[in-house]
Amino acid sequence: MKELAKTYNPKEIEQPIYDRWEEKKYFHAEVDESKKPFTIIMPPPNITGQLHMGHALNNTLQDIVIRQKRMQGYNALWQPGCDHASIATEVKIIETLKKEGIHKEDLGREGFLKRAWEWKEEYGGRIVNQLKKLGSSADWDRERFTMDEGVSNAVLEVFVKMYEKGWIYKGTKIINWCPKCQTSVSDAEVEHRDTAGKFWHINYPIKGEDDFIEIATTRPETMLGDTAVIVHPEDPRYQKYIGKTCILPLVGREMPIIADPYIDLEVGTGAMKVTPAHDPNDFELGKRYGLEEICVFTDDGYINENGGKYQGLSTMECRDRIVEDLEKEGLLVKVIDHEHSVGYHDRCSTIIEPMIKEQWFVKMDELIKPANKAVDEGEVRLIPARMSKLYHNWTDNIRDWCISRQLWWGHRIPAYYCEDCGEMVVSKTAPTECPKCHGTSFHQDEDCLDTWFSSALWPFSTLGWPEQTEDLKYFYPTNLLITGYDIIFFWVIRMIFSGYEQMGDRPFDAVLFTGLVRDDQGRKMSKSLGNGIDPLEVIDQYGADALRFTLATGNSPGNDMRFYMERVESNRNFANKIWNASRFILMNMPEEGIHDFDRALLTDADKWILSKVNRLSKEVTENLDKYEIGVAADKLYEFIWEEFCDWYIEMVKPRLYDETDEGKDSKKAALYTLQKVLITSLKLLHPYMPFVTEEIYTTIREYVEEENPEESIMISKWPEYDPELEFAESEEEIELIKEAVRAIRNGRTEMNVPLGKKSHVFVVSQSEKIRKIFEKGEVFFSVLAKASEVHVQADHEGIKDDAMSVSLAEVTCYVPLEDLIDKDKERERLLAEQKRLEGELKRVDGMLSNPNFVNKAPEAKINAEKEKKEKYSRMMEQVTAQLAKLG
RNA sequence: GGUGGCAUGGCUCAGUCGGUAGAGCACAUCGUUCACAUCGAUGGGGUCGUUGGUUCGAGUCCAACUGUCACCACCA
Repeated sequence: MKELAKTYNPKEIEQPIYDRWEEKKYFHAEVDESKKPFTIIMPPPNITGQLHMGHALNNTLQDIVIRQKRMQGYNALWQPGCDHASIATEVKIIETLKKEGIHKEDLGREGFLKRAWEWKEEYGGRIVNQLKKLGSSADWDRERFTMDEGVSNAVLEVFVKMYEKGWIYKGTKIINWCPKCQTSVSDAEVEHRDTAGKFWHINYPIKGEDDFIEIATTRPETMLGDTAVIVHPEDPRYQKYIGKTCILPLVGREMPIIADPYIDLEVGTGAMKVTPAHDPNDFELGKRYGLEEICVFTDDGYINENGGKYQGLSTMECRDRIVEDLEKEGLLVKVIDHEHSVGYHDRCSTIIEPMIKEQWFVKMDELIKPANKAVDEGEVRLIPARMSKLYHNWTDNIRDWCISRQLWWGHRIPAYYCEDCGEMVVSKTAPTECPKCHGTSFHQDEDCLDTWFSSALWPFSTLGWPEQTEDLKYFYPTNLLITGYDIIFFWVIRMIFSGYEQMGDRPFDAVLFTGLVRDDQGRKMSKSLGNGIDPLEVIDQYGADALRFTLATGNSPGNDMRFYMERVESNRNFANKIWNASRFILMNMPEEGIHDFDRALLTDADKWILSKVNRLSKEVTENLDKYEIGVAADKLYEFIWEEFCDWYIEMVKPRLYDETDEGKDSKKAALYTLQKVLITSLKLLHPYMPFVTEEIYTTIREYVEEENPEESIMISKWPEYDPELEFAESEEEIELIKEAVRAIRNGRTEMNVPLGKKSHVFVVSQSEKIRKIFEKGEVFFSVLAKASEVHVQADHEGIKDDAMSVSLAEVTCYVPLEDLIDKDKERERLLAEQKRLEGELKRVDGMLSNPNFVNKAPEAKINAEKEKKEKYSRMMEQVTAQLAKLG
């Protein structure tokens, strides 16, 4: 006889099971036209990454969906891979080099890249192994990397295509510059934070007059690059200055005073200095009025040669010096505290400096149109639906995407410049001859592409695009993407427009958004706070199944969740519960197992639980089809623990221990039902708790009734609703018995009857049908309700007046407690029940006597209320009668 | 400044089509020979943020307000 270990120990079972799955290639998907594909594209974790709770959450959800689909018979592909994470990795490698005293320039581009690849080989696989610990059934044979040859080829293809179409262009514009990373970054990478600052009010002298115009600035150091002052055309205060010239203090530059309605009369002094080279708005104004653009900063954040005597100072030092100097000259009017929004680089928290530079851009206005339409028309469904508002928030205000980065680790821009004439050629491979001067030597553009440029192509580049592969034809468009709402701008939108542009079709049917995993105090888990919980430690302590179940429940899509260890623990207990229930079933299983069972032998209790698990299969399937992962999990938990373990297994025990001949069939039916319900539950639960369900399944499979059960639960058939297993009548009957049992237990506890004390139970009903139900259910009724003997009867023969009584609609149970009865207490209890029923009746009567309700409510609802009225009235009668008997 | 989420028992959260509010944890009482104390039985605890509206009927739909957390934004 096969056995399960006495205690559930996730640590012992998980690794061997995972190894076996991998060995058997269960995760692998191949094109198979006889099956329908179901594809999930994994958000590629950064190679620099360590598994954190966010990964654990979205990979758990992906695995749940893909496992279920696989069991349902889909050709399920979960396409994994890693992202080169251009800037994140480059920063990390620079740090490592720094410890060795090496600067990136010392190595040169080639040397640096060699180091980067070495680093990737060493650490790149780490997160994949961590994902495996979680139980992820991704097709690792298909693992891709964003800098693989294939994916890189897709990147070049897109770049060249889009360039030729005119949608990628090189231009000189004001961009976000990180002085620390020394690269441009996109709008999406700038994090705006409210920062305490000051307003410096400065007098700019009017040329040739003994007068000043007062401007206010939050950044005095930028005045070195000022080239104009602007006022509102209708501002009465400044009418006299319009068209005149003022002198830039400390510098002496003459600047026009221009009128433009852009100015807000309320802000600052109503007069604004214009610094076209260092402010996006000023840049626009500068273009409009043809102002000179004077860049005063170096790339690493110091004042350059245009800053005159301030050259070489850092921006902050410069600010202090300028304020000091202005004060000396009597031009500083006042300083006011002022909170304003400052842009920081999301990677390194350095203040972003707007700079004018030549960069590569993606033109967005046309590209975004099909992507917008797709979401509006539901061709790409966002879950929850409100995310489409967030989506449009971005797409409606989109600006061209700056895609060039002054980095080395990434896809180098395929633009080549002729050494002789400077002509630029954009091409997948280095040109051999200049189309203009026929020169033959070229140098490639130094810049790399934004890391998200390659991520945007992920849904098709991983499937072989631009080659028209079988994989691509079969698996694209993919079915689902599961990711955090925090990267909707970085990634989701860009995948959608890239899908339409390159493939002419959506990249996926739906996007399921997860929220953030926070700590138990609701704080974001972060390295700096040190409040992060390592998923691997949780797995080590409680098992991957417990962690997965915790992450799959207790929240709804798109909402943040708090992570509590207590929840993991209770879910570990849930796994333990299933383990022990299975152990119990296995202990009672005959050596030869259960085969060729005749369903005619089933009792009502068996039919009840079979009917319930059958409907559970239906509901769980429906919920999962709608990606209602948490709802389905709650139903499974409730069913397995309450209905199956606490009720059915307890009900069935007397039958299992019955060794008499007449009990044989009943025992067999019980065993059949136990294994059937267990197997069905295990299968339904498998996507959530793959390890424990597999361990139990493989142990028990040879005893099950099913013919040729699969060798692993993960490739077994998903339970389907079976109309033949719908037993409405049995369900009603058992639910009635449960209700009676609960009422008796409740009464006994309230009367302080010790649990060990058994007692006679009289079940009285006028209805023959109901008496039959209780007669049939006598065996387990006696166990559950602690009855020494059960008497089912139509009259009150043998029942003393002072017996404890509990009334349901058509049945009353009497428990004679003899010396244990406390008459006053029983009276009190009955009076309380009477009061409760009074309330119920009042409510029902209120509804039924309201003509509006009776006329307008649906008939089914009215009937339900009428039935309730009937039921409560009967209960009331019986409680009242019993009170009279008590005296 | 704009937009959005959230507000439900002590805590954390569910709540699908509008039809008398659910779970887990915590708490209280009782219980351990026979799957499980990582357990079982029973119980207490909620005017569903406020105010209006729609409706026979609102936690659920609408509006406003309050609190809170996000996101977006070029106001010097």
